[in-house]
Amino acid sequence: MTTIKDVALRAGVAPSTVSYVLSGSRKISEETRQAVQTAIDELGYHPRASARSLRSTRTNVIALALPRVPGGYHRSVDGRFAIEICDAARRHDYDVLLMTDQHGVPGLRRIAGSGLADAAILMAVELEDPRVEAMREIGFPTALLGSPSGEVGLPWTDLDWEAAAALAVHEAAVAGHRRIAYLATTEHEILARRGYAVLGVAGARRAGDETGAQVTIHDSTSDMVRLDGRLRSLLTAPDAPTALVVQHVSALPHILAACTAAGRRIPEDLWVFAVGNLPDDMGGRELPRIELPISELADEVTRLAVQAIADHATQHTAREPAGHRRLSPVLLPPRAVS
Amino acid sequence: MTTIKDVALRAGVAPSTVSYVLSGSRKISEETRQAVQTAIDELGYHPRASARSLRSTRTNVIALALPRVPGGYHRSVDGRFAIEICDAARRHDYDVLLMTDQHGVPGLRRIAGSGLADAAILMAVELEDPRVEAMREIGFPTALLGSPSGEVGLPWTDLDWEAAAALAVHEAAVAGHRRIAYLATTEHEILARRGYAVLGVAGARRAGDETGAQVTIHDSTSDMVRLDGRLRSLLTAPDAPTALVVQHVSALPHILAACTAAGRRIPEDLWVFAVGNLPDDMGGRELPRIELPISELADEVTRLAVQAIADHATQHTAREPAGHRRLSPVLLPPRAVS
DNA sequence: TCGATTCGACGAAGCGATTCGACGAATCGA
DNA sequence: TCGATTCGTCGAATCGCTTCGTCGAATCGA
Repeated sequence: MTTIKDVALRAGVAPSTVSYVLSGSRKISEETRQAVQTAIDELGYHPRASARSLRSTRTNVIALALPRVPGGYHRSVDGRFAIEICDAARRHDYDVLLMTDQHGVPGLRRIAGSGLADAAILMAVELEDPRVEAMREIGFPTALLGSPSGEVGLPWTDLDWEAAAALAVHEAAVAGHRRIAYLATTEHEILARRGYAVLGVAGARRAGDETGAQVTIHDSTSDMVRLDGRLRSLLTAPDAPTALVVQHVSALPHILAACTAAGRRIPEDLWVFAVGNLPDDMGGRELPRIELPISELADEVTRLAVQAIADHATQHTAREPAGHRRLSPVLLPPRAVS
Repeated sequence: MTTIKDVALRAGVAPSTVSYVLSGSRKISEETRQAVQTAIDELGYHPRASARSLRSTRTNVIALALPRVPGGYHRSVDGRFAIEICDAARRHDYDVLLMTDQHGVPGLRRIAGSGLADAAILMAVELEDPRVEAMREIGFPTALLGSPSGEVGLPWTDLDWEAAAALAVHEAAVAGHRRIAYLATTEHEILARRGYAVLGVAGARRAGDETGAQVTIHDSTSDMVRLDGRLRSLLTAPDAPTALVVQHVSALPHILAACTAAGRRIPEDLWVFAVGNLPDDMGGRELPRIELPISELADEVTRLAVQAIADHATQHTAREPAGHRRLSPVLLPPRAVS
């Protein structure tokens, strides 16, 4: 196990000099810098993370709270987010500590208390999310992925779902449709007050008013038999819609099949637009849509977390209370893809 | 920031006594144990992880190397594994540090060198995987998820894919079928020598010999148009199979649709069996299948990692070279579900 | 040429835990 | 009653690094 002393010995300098070479926080002559660097490379030296963070009270680790959906059901998008956040964090020289919601607030408290991480990122934040208030109370730097309701005092980012749904409906109107059906997310998600679910419906409603088109809003369901039923009655009604905007994207293969079964060719007879990412097995079929900007969101939430760490650090140094950096949410604008 | 000194002060004991209460490594009178515990609870004390691991050279962290599939494509099962491993690790009192393959072997070397983790778990290990030899050379405790080829000197676990494919074919034979088609994973995966892909084909072939049935093996493809073509020619051939065993499960919705389009009712006209987990959007439809035992595998690979840490620790204490604990792979047996 | 300034490197203190040896007090056997 | 154990607790050293104050040597201005 090579230590900073070994490096210093081999380079013929003091340990502190090695440290300064590593951190760059003091001026070092090019000559000794070279000597130290050579010793480091030859020994394959890596500073011990525990010693470093014991002394500096920074771990360069961000904790990521992954949602653990009850019932073993799992949204594949969460894994993508985790990966992208991990890479984004590395770009800021941070590592990522994974934790599932299994352990909830006590788990977060444990991480914060034991100094395992410098900040937390909470994924899949809901409108009313108990974790948010908990983190603010703990006073641990935290960034949120998802839309909380109201002024929460923590930085957050999300796709602007209200604008996304509205944009989707507007696209339908622009394409010339006057009878538009908006198939929202599942009832379950709407009842659970997930931000994307509630905001999506609101956006669709607003766009309905704005366009003057006849926009009907329908909750979806994860029960495919009932979903089929709803689609059938929707499509066989006398004033059936000519455009369908689908926010419940994971059911798209099923929905398209049902529409086809009802005698609609897509997009000739029924124009379909997706609000969200297409599932993996669309079989090469494309749809006009608004994609979830996963890597942008990951970048942004990581940036917010790193920012929160910096703010937290300066808050203790600064004279005035400060801390009133603007915490305006970072809502990413939707972009349509076709 | 409360430290062990604060706790000691409040409980009226020495810091070392507090430490012994926490670790239980020395006898403490019930009376003082109580006093210390009370002080801990009242102060909400958490030992500082960095100080602890600086002294003890154990971090209680396991690094998890998540595969980052090129092209942004993403297997949702990986996220499930990450979650399950995270929970399993917590049960052993370990946290999980996430790293993507983005940073590959150098990334692993960094984690090992800087003492950020006590062990690594490598996910999605392939038959010939450069990471395996690297980890053995580094001498870092490591457990593998996936089947490497040959004797690798590192503990690993996986579903017994060869047995799984064979079992699937046997099930078809038992159900009375004499013409069985085995739709393997994609050509791409087979060429990349992924364990599950190669072993699956081998198992199907073996079962073909054993049952005496006519088993034809077909590579799949992620190009759904070409896949449709292959299925059509398969089903319209004069001696079309009456049973279809599918290992390329993510394409199942598409495959079923193609079979239906070819005039087959399932399972009356065509008996279909899946080797692997059904995708999310099967629309409530069930199939007989062999499920990937995700949580069992997660438990097992975590156990192996914890074991590897223990072995590594005793190796330095033990007199004789030892270290020759049996590293027999833990192959989980397939189980059919219907 | 000499005191003042700058530059670059050094030494030592300390972060917060663990752990080993030591040490009174209580208990024991003869 | 007295030396030998046992029991429960304490004190001090230590892990590897960062950081602040210090201190020669080199540079500079007059």
